[in-house]
Amino acid sequence: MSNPLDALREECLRLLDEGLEGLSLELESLEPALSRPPNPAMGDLSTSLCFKLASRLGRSPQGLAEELKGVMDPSSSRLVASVEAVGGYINFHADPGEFSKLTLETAVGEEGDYGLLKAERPERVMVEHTSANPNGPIHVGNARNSILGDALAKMLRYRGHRVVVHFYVDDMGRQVAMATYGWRLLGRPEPEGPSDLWVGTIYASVNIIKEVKRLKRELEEAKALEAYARVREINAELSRYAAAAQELRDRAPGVFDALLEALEGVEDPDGEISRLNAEYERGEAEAKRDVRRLVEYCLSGFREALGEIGVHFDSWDYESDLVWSGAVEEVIGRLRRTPYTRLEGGALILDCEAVAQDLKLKERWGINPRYEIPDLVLVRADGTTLYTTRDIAYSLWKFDHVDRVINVIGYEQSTAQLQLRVALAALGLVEIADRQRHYAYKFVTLPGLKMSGRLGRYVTLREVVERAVELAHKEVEARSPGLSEGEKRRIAEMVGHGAVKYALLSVDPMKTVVFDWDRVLDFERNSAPFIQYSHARACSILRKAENPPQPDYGLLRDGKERELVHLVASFPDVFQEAVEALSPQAIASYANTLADRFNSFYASHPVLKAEPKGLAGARLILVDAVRIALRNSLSALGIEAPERM
RNA sequence: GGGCCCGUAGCCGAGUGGAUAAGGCGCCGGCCUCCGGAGCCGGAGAGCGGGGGUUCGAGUCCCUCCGGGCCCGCCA
Repeated sequence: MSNPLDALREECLRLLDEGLEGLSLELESLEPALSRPPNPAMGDLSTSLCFKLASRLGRSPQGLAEELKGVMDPSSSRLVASVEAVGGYINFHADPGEFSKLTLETAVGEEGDYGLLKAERPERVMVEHTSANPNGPIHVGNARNSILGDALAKMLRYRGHRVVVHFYVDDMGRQVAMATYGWRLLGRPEPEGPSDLWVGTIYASVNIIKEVKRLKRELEEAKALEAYARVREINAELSRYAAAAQELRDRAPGVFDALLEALEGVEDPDGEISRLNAEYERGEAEAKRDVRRLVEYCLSGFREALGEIGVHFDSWDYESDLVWSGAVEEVIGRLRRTPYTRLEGGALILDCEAVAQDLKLKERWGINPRYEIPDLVLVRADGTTLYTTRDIAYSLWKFDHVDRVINVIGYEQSTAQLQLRVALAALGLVEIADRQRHYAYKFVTLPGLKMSGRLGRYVTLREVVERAVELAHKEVEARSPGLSEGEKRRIAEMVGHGAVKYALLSVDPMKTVVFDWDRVLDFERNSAPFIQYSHARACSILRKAENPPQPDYGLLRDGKERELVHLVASFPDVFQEAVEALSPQAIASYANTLADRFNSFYASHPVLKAEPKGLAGARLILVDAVRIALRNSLSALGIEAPERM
């Protein structure tokens, strides 16, 4: 696999080197970086190195640039046609014929591999993503996690790494026990409808019923005390719960009311839930059977909803297995033997700040020295473990299998993720901690109300995908009535899934997203359908080219053509940098720009009917190369590119 | 109280210190005898939350203030 822009870059650098030598100038530590000038007419590559050199030598940038230009000999280069000195910059213009030929023939020759440059040293990488609690459906909030994680995994895989994708099943938390408890009260029924949504309904119902009970007790107390402000507060909260309860009733008639009835006579539901949770942690048979069964219902719903959009996992790792296997206990033992733990009221505490100080972790990881890393409770006074403690054992297990770990986890868990790395460092595994990355993203919120698992209120991934595919289907129906129903269906899925994925991938993960139906269902510019449409148009032209004439690359002299060539040539750079920076967004943005420029070219430049024939031939290959760059960039994000739509 | 993140036109948003700050939505005006109008062309609209600083050069780096969010649980 090769990088045409790199070939051009090398020739420019060679010319620069020779030029500097010609002027007997030393670069010393300066790296002559080449970048793209802001305006394509200014050339293909440029360098601002004269500014740095000038201030060092006490001379003017433009004077230096001109002098350098004077001693460079572009005629000695095949790819570089000319050099200019403009305002202190040195601009290199590629030879249109040679550079187009190199770029387009590389792209067309490498086809599905084009641009997807392989890493020099492939690594074994684990991407842990989604890991949603198994007590409710995948909604647009955790879907951001899934879609980011999946894109990262695919990008890394295309980069040549050996990637495994894992889902951490958080089955030891109280919420799962709560859902299981409700399921038992219902008489252990089989799921109806999407099973993760169904589990979510049970969980939210139990939660609401419990909360309402508690609030009603508080209401009586407040009334007795004549605390009217408090009474109003409680009433407001009760009406919120009533609204949520009604939503649940509408969604799954029967479930809420059956649970309401079943919980009527229960004295202490929280006690029962805690007991179930404790039994499960101890691995008692009945608790194990029931919790695992319920969790499995939920996970099968996850598998189905995510599988629908092409997101798959290599492994589902149960938190409980780490506890039962003794791995968690072992880690605690090892931490206990370090000087950093202490007992406090019966609980075992890790002094993260002390670890960080001793091992200089803040300097190492670029953390503000004023920030004091909070203590981490490893074991509760009652002897049970906590989430982060179990996660330490999980991390150790991960590094038995891979060299590098990427955890796609919400930003709000930053402290816990940091403490986790500190704990690894405390165990003497600083290098491992270095290679564990918290890939943080911010939450997706709903415009009016907040999504809430506890209230069973969310926009599920299923409904979003369903509506997007439905809308895409209508569009395909209208535009390509001649296709078979199967083809239409298949295309509608590519388009609908692409739209949903792109909407979440094209925004910086660290920005909060307010979920917006219009945005996801907008198939116009700046969307996957827009990019896919350009791809389909390119395919359409290529389909119609019967016997392509011999290309004359030298005829690709127009600005739009040259920009397209440059964009195609940039794809390997874009891909490589996006993977290094773990930035799917960079690829999304590239694909959109390429599609945009291609459409503009398409509107004003005939391809099949271009004259002379050599131009038609060259444009056809340009179209093919654009098609390849569009498809490969979408592939890297996990989005498919239909040939018709 | 401490720490982290975000703040770019009416709205959504891109922008690894470099040359005139992308796009999109919405708005105004054009384009279907011509390779797919999910499209194209043109127009109005911001100097990047405020203020300092570093630099030849700052939306990008530093300080400070303001607004919004998050974290500092023997929750996950």
